[in-house]
Amino acid sequence: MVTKQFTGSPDEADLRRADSLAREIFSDIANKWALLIIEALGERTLRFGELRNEIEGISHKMLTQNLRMLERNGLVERTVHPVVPPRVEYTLTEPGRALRVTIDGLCDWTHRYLGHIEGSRHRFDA
Amino acid sequence: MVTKQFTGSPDEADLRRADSLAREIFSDIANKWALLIIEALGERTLRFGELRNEIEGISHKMLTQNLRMLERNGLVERTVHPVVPPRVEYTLTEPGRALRVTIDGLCDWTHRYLGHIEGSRHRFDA
DNA sequence: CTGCATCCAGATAGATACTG
DNA sequence: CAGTATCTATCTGGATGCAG
Repeated sequence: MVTKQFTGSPDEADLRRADSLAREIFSDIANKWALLIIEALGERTLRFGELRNEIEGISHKMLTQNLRMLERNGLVERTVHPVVPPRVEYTLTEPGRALRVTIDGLCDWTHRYLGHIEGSRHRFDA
Repeated sequence: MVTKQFTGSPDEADLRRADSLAREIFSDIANKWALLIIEALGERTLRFGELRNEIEGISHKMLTQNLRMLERNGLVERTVHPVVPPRVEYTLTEPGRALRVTIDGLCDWTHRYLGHIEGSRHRFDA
């Protein structure tokens, strides 16, 4: 702590690091596909292909990329069964399930205000 | 209802339309800048420039674009004061404030699992 | 101060082909 | 079936200049 007088205090440095990390995580999960994957998984365990069918419009590549990202952040667990043909299953971890609860809130909000939003759009576009 | 036997029922059609709209709205708000703008506004009324200072790293252009989008969806209200220099204020509408509550949940989640995620990342990257 | 238009570099996502 | 790699078109976002 002898460096405290020259640099910011460790506490401040920690806070800045945490903020930057939080922003990074926020950017990771605040994207359409990640949120839809978490919603689709819910309490279930799904295979890659099942997940692909479940989420309309997602491409093979986007699903792979986002699953890797979610796995890296510890939100989904990936289980490989060593059989042929390969069987890979995905399931939410505890942090993932906790996140899902807040995403449910987002979905509820969307449906509750669907009418408001549609009306507002028409007014704005006029 | 005589057409029911040939096309989907009107109810089903409505559901599909609502789903597609919901997905569209989801794509609109599930992006980093929109969520950060709503968080920054909170219960306050802020000017364009204040908002710009409040949200670290956002560009003039992104702030404008996202504010227009949020205004179009009826989440923020834009008030122009006819003075020079121009004074334009933004504030959350009722739907916007409702959405903010769920975004708060997202922020809470991020901070609660910051440690989990950081650890998981290190393990994954090894 | 706020907003709009333009330009351009980099990111993103889809399509396709190939592997175990 | 699941994953990776490559190519390419499109989109995004930042920088800049100009207008009200």
